[in-house]
Amino acid sequence: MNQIFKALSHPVRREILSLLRDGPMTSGELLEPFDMKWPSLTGHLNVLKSAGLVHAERYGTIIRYRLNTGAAEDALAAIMALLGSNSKQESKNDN
Amino acid sequence: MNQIFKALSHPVRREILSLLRDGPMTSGELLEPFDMKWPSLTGHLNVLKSAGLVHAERYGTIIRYRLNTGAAEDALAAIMALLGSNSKQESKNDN
DNA sequence: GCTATAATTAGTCATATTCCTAATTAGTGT
DNA sequence: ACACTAATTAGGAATATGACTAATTATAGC
Repeated sequence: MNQIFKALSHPVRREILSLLRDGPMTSGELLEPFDMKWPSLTGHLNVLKSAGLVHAERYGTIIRYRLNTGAAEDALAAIMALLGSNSKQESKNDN
Repeated sequence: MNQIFKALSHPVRREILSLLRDGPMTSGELLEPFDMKWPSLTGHLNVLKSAGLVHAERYGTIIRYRLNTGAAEDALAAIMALLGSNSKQESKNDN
């Protein structure tokens, strides 16, 4: 869970996930919108992969990255737990 | 948003938020469950405060920390946006 | 085997995070 | 003013992060 939030804490990585929302993309395609060199992107992709947020598949010479929504759902659940897990929390008991 | 996810990326800080879910606590009370010195806790509390996840109020010599659910809801919305949120991303009731 | 393309790993450096100890601030009471 | 308690800020060291250049791997085609 730690890794998931850490992965989400960098704007480039959130942008990558946002791009992948519209479908899988190769490393090269993902590189274009960003102003960084390829190894930096690879680093971010590795962080996302370690966190389970993306999944990589090789097709010949290219590698395609796909969003893994399951891990993101875990983060969602964690935040919802912090919020009281429902839309309202009235847990202001005596203290 | 960056700061919120960064704040959530440390287990101690998520635990602090979890503790505050049951009601506001002082810095001293928050210190007890953790195996760290006071300045470290203060550091974590400052990170949470900067992210807007907690709010501090001084009552005499003590300072009471309160969970601010609004910021957490922002993080929730951000993750839901990444997920594509099934069909919509503005609902807080529907789940 | 050689070359070209796609992408990664290795290594380095600057900056950020996270912990600690020591010193300081803020408020209450004498 | 002085002491006591609650909590913070200051400063420093170890580790993690994020960027780069250069070298390497992986695959396809000739």
